[in-house]
Amino acid sequence: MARRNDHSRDEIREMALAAAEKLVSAQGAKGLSARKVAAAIGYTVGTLYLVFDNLDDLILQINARTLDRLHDRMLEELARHKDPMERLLQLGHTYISFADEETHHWELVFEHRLPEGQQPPEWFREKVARMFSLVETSLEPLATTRSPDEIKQAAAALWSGVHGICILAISKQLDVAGVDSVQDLTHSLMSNYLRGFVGSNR
Amino acid sequence: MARRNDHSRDEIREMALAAAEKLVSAQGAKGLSARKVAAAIGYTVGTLYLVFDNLDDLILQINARTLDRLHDRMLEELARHKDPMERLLQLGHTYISFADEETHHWELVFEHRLPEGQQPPEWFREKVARMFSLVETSLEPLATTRSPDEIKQAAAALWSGVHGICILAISKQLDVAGVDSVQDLTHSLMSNYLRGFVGSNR
DNA sequence: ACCTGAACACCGTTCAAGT
DNA sequence: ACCTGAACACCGTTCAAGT
Repeated sequence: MARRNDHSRDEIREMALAAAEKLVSAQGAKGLSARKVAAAIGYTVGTLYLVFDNLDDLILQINARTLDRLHDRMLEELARHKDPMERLLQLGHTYISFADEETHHWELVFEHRLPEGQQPPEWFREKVARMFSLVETSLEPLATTRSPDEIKQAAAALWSGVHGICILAISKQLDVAGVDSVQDLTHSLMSNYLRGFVGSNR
Repeated sequence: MARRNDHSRDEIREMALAAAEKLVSAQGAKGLSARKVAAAIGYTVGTLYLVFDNLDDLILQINARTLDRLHDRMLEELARHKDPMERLLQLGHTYISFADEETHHWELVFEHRLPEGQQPPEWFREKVARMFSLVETSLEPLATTRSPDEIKQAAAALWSGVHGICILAISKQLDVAGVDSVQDLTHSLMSNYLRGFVGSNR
């Protein structure tokens, strides 16, 4: 058998990504395999390799779409609030909520590892950087006395913190630590850090 | 072939764990497989299943040993300092250094996922809880006006933050965010948070 | 030109059968 | 009693050959 031409390259690509996302959201990273994706779209495994370099490439494409959804949510949230402090806090809550709602997708973004020594492509790194920028610009009006470099550092610290809460919450390790509300914890982390950061000059 | 009796059950167990740890530290989680471990110790794959429930069980045992090493390092660090603030800050740096030195082992602890719906056994959760306790008790003398519950929450927030920095640093996502020193970032996170937490009453 | 089918080199896990 | 060897049901990736 061979030659079908039912779908264009782009259509196959889109079908494959949709099928893969369905597998991931239902069963997580372990539930994803090239063979299952191929079966789900009615093509042979070989066909996937005409459209993606390999499974890592496919995963990178899924992750790009996840990061886009997350970024959209954060932008919407920023549009909803005017008070600078409120904006920043809501950004944190949006991040946590997203991780909670799309747990498997969120995990795939941050826990997928490329083969030893390989770096994600530039366009992917850009999507991560964009998220940090959002935090930075939201932080600026709250710390007008600080240098751009200090703000960059603070945004990174703040976002690492929120990210860490997400990770530990998802892997259920915060229950162990006796935390009952993840959103309260996030609020505590952000507001205390900000009080420390804004309130003094060293 | 069959029956060799060269090694006791416990010896096989120890040999397997050592071989597995060697694989992980050299190549990360992806480099680990039951077949490779068996080959490395000169037994058949089947033999591994006489000593471990399955690969997840083997990984849990490796992770337990990693958590023990980390805990030891943290205890040593606490013994080296008297000033409460210094103790807490050094705890953070120790955590980061450990993750930096034993990256693959550290990743295996926090990124290995049990099959959907399965929880780590109680003895494992205990080892994680023990780490949070260390932070809690180090935090206490710095915030004498706070309730035990507030201190618990603060320890969780603080440790989530340090943990988040570790994760992002290991996955190289902090370079993207324009951070040059991970230890500086950790210091900034902890000291600003503590200033906020200690300095005020709400 | 487009896709398949089969191959290759791997997996985790089980268990009847050999010594 | 202890361990093997072979089987089963999966993997990712490649590529000659069919239409």
